[in-house]
Amino acid sequence: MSVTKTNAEKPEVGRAGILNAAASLFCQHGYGGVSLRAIAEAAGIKAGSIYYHFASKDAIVTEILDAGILSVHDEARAAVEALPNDTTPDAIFRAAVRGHLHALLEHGDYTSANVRIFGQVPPAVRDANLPVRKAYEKYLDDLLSDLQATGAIREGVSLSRLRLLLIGALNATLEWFDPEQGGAEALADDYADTFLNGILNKTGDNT
Amino acid sequence: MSVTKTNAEKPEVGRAGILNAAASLFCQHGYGGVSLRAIAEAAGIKAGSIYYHFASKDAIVTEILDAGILSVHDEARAAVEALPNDTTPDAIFRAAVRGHLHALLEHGDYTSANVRIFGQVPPAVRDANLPVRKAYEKYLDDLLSDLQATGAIREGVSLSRLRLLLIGALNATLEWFDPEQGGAEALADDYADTFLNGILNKTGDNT
DNA sequence: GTCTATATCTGGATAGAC
DNA sequence: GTCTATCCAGATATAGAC
Repeated sequence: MSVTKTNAEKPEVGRAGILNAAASLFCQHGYGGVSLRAIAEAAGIKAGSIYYHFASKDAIVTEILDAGILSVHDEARAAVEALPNDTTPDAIFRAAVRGHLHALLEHGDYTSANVRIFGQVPPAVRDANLPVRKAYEKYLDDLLSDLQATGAIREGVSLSRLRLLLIGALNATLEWFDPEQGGAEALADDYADTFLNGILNKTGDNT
Repeated sequence: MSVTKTNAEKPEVGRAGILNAAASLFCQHGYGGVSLRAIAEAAGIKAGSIYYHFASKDAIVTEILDAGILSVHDEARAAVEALPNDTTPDAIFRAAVRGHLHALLEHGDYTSANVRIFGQVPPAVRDANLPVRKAYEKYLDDLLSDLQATGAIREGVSLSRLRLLLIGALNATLEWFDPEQGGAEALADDYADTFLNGILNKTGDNT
């Protein structure tokens, strides 16, 4: 973001290196399973040196949690805003799902770390992450609300529950997703299809 | 429930007390966030005494993880098997969802602990839990496979992905479910409805 | 079956040299 | 900006008294 970072071709040092290493370790081993010594080693420095950049372990975690949510939020919004004006409602829904999953599964450790460790961090750290989370939730709620207002989503569907179902199902893909067996885009389309149309056979050709 | 437990009005002692206390703490604070001292205190004993009942912290965790899966498996199967013979396919699906959610949300800490800490435990502990997990996955796969074979579930639906979507969405309810705002049964019906029918408005009465 | 006491290790965090 | 050295709290686990 700043001018001084534009020419930095080796980001695995200093502040950024610590954050990258920490995010990767956190999503592998959980909050309690990662020591500052482990983070330091992964970043190629010694544990004591971390305190030049961060005041505490929780300061690192706080920054990682925020970056994780911002990443999905940005990517989901970008995917939706890139659509032409005459896009059908179900394609808007599909785009949001694709943006969320892409950020989660292929973009980086920050988003994954957030999903994995949010429930384990100390209350103060969790609270610090809440504003960013709520902002993303509001974005999704507004999007779903628009879709229901235009009649694309059935009246009977509770939007608050739908958002929770959606985020829950999408985030859970993290536990088993394997990029070797089809990319995040194909998965997103498949999931979106299930959410939109359901699984029930409506053609009446039962055996 | 069992004969030997009928006269036990104070279950929070000994082995069972340790397991109950540990399960409750694990689902609140995660694997790394719970010490043997904390477990001992919650169970009303001292840390050293735990080693009379268990060889290690991981031995406790292993037992809790297995019990958690067995609980959902049993409850889902019981809900399905309690149905009359002429039950419609969608009602079978609904019953399985209800059983899973009920065990997860209202039954106990073991199931919740499993969902929350499975990703954080040492590899050896995780591996020990795999057979029980696979058995439940097979049960669900067979159930869904039957439903698709009878024509109730559309041909195009990938059952392995559907199972993952389903379990992911259901388990995620743990993060926000509040029994004060409607029970697990109502939630289960709502979720099952979304899975079965989708969210799209099919009536064509768009504005 | 539970206690106390303790050995041993690892964690986060600090101080000061370079 | 990173190092070494260290403090101290808290962790698992053990040994032996009761």
